[in-house]
Amino acid sequence: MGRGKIEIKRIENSSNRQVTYSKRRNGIIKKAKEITVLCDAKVSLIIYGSSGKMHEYCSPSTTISDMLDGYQKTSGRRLWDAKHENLSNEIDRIKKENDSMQVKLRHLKGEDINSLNHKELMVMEEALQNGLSSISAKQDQILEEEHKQLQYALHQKEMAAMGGNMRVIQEEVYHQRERDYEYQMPFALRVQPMQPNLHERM
Amino acid sequence: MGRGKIEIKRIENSSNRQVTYSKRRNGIIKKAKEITVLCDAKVSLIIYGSSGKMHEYCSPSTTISDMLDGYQKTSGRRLWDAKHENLSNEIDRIKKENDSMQVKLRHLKGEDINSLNHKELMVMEEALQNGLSSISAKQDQILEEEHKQLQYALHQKEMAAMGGNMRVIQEEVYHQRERDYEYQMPFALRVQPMQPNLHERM
DNA sequence: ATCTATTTATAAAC
DNA sequence: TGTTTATAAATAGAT
Repeated sequence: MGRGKIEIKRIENSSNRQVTYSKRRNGIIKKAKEITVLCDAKVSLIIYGSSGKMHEYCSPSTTISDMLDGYQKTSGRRLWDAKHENLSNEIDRIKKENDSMQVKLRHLKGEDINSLNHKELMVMEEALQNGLSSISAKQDQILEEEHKQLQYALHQKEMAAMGGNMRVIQEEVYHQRERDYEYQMPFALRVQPMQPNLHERM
Repeated sequence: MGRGKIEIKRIENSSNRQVTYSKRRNGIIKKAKEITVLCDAKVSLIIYGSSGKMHEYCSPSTTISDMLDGYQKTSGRRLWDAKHENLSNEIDRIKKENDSMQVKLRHLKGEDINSLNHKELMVMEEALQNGLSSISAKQDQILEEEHKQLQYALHQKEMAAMGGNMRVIQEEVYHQRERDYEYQMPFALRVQPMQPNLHERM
């Protein structure tokens, strides 16, 4: 339909092809709109030109998702189940990993250990011993640090008390020292510089 | 385009509507085929008539799935993610659970404990102590059972040795007893009835 | 993009 | 449904 008849075969001239594509694309979309209105039809239309640009039309009464749901039901074909299955498999895999970790954790807490044999118990015992000694060592280290810092603070306070008699100077020095001291303190201790139950542990 | 011009609005006469639908549907599909060939385009077309019957066209070089993948990428819209989002969310949730368990496990093994504060360390220490005592208790229990069973077996053997002198009878009695004995044994011990390093632990 | 000669699609009738 | 046919619509090629 035009000045001359054309054969339905690829238009080799790239510029002509682009022009024809544009005109016909509009034509199809117009037709899709018309049939939607005239005949109560539902149309889902996606067009990609060779440039990679996409155009679409979808009847107003519906969505592409709905159309595709219907498509799957009617055709029996599966559009996205492959992806769906992958996700499901990953969930299964992770859940298993999860379960086995949960069992391990329970075992380490001494729960549900009836099913374990002697060798497994020994392995766990060793692991627990190692963990315990690491943690004890860490705690000792923390306590020692705290202790040193408290001693230092006490020392500073004593020095300040023994120093000048002018209250203002005294305070200034004290606060200056306190700032120096805080600067070296680990962050955790600065938030709560005084452990309320410290005496219980010393 | 026909004997008379028509307005683009719903055709009220149901039979006319059906006829027009059929003709125009064929028209659109023909156009889709043509643009595919003429312009190297990719077209995905799904049409539902009011009767509920579906027709589709998809360019031979592609599939509806491919078109939809492209559609999602290009449009940014999500077609099946409502369904998949649930799965993805679950994966995320489980992965987080997983990670936190992994961290806990590492902590219980005494690894990566520098980030823990004193209170956390104390909680963990207690958990480890509990676990350790549960496991030690279990091991003691197992050892005690083994011990009793060994004593019993020894006793039986001695009795058998003291009994008749006929080697055949002796053996028979011994094996009979052995079977009785095995019947009471826990499964785990039957697999490896003798712990090679048992003397180290007694 | 816009024009227009021509082809194509299709409305109405059968 | 399928065919016919008069006419509307689409569009190829030119501008």
